[in-house]
Amino acid sequence: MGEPETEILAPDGRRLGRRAQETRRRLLDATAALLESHGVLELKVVEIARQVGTSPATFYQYFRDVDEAVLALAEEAGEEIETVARWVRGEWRGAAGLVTARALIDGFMQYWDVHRAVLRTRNLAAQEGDERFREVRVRTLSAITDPLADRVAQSQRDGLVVPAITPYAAAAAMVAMMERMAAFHYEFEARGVARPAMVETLTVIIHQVVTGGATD
Amino acid sequence: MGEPETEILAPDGRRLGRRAQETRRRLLDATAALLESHGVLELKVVEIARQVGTSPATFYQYFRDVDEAVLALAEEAGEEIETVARWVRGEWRGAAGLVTARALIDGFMQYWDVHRAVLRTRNLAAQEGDERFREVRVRTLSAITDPLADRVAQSQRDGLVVPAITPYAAAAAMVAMMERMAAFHYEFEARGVARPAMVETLTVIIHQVVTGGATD
DNA sequence: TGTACATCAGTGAACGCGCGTTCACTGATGTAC
DNA sequence: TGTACATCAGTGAACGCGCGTTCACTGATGTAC
Repeated sequence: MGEPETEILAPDGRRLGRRAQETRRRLLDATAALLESHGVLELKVVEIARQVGTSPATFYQYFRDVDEAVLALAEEAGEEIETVARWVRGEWRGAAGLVTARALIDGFMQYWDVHRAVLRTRNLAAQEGDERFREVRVRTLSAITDPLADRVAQSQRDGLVVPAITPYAAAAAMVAMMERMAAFHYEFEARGVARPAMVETLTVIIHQVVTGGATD
Repeated sequence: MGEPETEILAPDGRRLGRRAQETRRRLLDATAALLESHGVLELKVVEIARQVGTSPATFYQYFRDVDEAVLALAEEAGEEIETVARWVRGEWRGAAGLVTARALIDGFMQYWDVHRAVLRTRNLAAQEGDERFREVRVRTLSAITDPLADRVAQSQRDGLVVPAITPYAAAAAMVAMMERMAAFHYEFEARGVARPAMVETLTVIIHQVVTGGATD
């Protein structure tokens, strides 16, 4: 008895049969692909339809507009963050802490590598004030920020982290750092900072902030 | 004898007289204002012209297209980063280090508050692969990243920072963190993290990463 | 297993709108004498 | 100081294009008996 998935409906409220669901999927995949290759500024309904080899009219059977398709992609990407988030709930004490931090960063960067274009677009829309995108973003990232803040708070109670730090702010800062590094790591690689060096540096920093840096 | 400023020319190479320079300025200001109020996705030549109370034809006397105007704004914002960058070159040793870190973060956030929309748009274009925007971004941020990396390297030589850290990567990480926090701080404030708490937390983190955390 | 019918899914073609862009022109400003 | 002329700056109006969106229709699929 799994959770009953919230069923996906057409904009007019009709249910989708098998074939329709496949078409919807192809439209979403094409949207993601175009976001990668040409960016949001060039994203057009007509283009998405063309990519799938269908008519623009088909698009409107599944989405009210382009935003709605992108939002659906952002939701999907959001669900996958769980595979990254579970590292946060791992062991942070002692030497294992570094291993956990490293896995978290590596996972986060892989996650971004897969969903780069969608996440970037989601973040833009969120920054430009679209409530729906803001909400997915906060909800998704809180899967990491919240438990991470808990760890910081715990370390603080254990006297390992100075009181000047606000746990939630520190967690948000770490996520901010990871997001930005994940988004721009090609830039650094082009400037001669190899990915392993970057991961290692971030590992030490996060470990330090979350646990105070002790490994014994 | 000041530096001879690189003169701004019209797209066709003509020089600009006084009146023309004023018009160009008004067009740029309108572009920035529209970026704030409606975002890149809604930014149109016609709209900019309308805002200034002029005809679209006028716009083309100064810019080849909208991108070129936004790029000019990004350049301008880039020049102003110097007021933030000078903090990085300040005193990091001893108790003064915390003061320096705090000033840096505060300055960085103010800088973003002023140029929010332009910087966001610059970063989007950079991420989507536009070389010109990439270049301004890297050049601008290096005014902070480079000297900051130097400080980290120095601390490392002094044995205050562990060797596992790559100075440039650490500096980039700190800038990444600041950029992201500056971009999204309203979000945190909405979630109950007051700005001073955020600044203080970032201060401690940056100070720790750059100096190893010693204050004596 | 076959057939008739109901529903689902996809589409061709068209409309209108708004935008980017240009050109030939007018008006404003500067300057030489 | 005044005038004539050269250059600079701004614009009205128009064109064409590509996109968003819709509608009436066709074709595909599922199902009842």
